[in-house]
Amino acid sequence: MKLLLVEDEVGIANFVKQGLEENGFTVEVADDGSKGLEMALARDYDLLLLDWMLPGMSGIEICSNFRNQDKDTPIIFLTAKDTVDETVLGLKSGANDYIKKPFHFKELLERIRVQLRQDAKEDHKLTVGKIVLNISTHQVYNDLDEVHLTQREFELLQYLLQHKGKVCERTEIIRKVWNIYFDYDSSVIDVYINSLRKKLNLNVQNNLIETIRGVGYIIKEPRS
Amino acid sequence: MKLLLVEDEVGIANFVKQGLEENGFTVEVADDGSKGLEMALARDYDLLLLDWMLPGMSGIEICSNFRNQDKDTPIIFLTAKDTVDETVLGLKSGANDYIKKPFHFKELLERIRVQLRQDAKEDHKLTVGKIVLNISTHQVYNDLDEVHLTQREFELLQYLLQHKGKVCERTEIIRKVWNIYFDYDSSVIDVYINSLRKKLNLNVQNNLIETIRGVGYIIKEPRS
DNA sequence: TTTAAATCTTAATTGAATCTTAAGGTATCT
DNA sequence: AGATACCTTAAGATTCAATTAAGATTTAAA
Repeated sequence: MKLLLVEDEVGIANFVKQGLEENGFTVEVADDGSKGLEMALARDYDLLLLDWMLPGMSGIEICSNFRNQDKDTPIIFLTAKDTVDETVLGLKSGANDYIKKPFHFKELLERIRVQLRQDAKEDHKLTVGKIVLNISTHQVYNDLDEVHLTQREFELLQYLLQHKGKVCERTEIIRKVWNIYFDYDSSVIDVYINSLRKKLNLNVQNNLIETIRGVGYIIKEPRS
Repeated sequence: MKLLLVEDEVGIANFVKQGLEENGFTVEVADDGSKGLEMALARDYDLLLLDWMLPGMSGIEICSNFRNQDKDTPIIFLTAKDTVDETVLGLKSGANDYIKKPFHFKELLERIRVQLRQDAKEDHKLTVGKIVLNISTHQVYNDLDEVHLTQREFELLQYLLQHKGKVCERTEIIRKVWNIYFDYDSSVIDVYINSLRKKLNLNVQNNLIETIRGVGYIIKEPRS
């Protein structure tokens, strides 16, 4: 999750940036209004945090300008302007929330999470190398090419990806993917691994799905 | 726009209700927690306003219970519980905003508008490719031709479009479009998908409604 | 209220996609 | 080398979705 913080007071900027990074966010900072707008438009942030009073261009201007470009990235104001009328103005300009300084970091964090909640649900993606498996769209891409997988193939790949870097034993695979809970001797798994490798264009050099003889399979990030 | 206000203090309830009605909203009031949850689940409100401390069931319980039913109606807390931890708890339980008493009516109004803004945008028209579905006029166009759909057909298409780009599982479809919440084995969905495809002139080359065997259907933008 | 039309649902058939089995070939370990 | 485990292929079995038509239900009209 990548956020843009537009804030000119260095102390506050550092405080917020550090706190958010400790909570797993990536934070970029702009200390000037027009630079902030430029960055917001150029890159794909998941959320914008705006101060109101800024050199170059006010937070309000950034916000309405941004919204006029039909962008719907969530925006939260973080400002010392604390009157009701200012709050209303901030929200009217297109912001999703408005937090008054001084604020408590925990509340800021939670309000950010509220805004990101929608996004988070939607895109469930698993990846390895150039392969992307999207659970919600049920699509699989190998680099830029869409790969059509059958249901079983999809579930098998999903299982392997959910355990990326860990060995998946055959008995576990047959349980979790095939729902077979008794002893079972068959080569179904082999057949499906084979067809995955074919469809994903995996060969010996480039074989993300490794065989662990006597145990099962493992999918792991290719070393760069 | 119809709102549900769950609030046991008559004075506040009346004040909020009256103020919102003057601004064009329809407001129903529940003065008891469990009754509030019941109403929220039974009817289709556009937004819920919850007090925290209530007879019968707390606002927090209403909120998390409601969200557990997979409902995504916006929720705003309106409460005297004003510590940071309480705010965080309220937001974590699934609320979209949290307003502390005493509050200014103008700010409440604007924060309600913020929550309804998304709906307003999305609700009007849904499109995919050259197909346009207009919820308010209940019309569907394929390019320039108006297509007559029956109620069920319309709702099914609407559901698919509201989840454009995401897989819609058969069980979800039967729940959300047919309101059937128990196990159900029938081919109604197939029949309706079939008639949609016919009426919208979708064929194999040009099939916006894709079948995901064993799972459901997905409608997605044709690649350019 | 009765009748007709439109809409919704069920059921049965067909056809295709997908899954599994099985058998012969290949690699790997001792 | 021999044994074991895995790979590969293709055919047969199975499941699931598309399609159609007929019966049930709702809605609108007479």
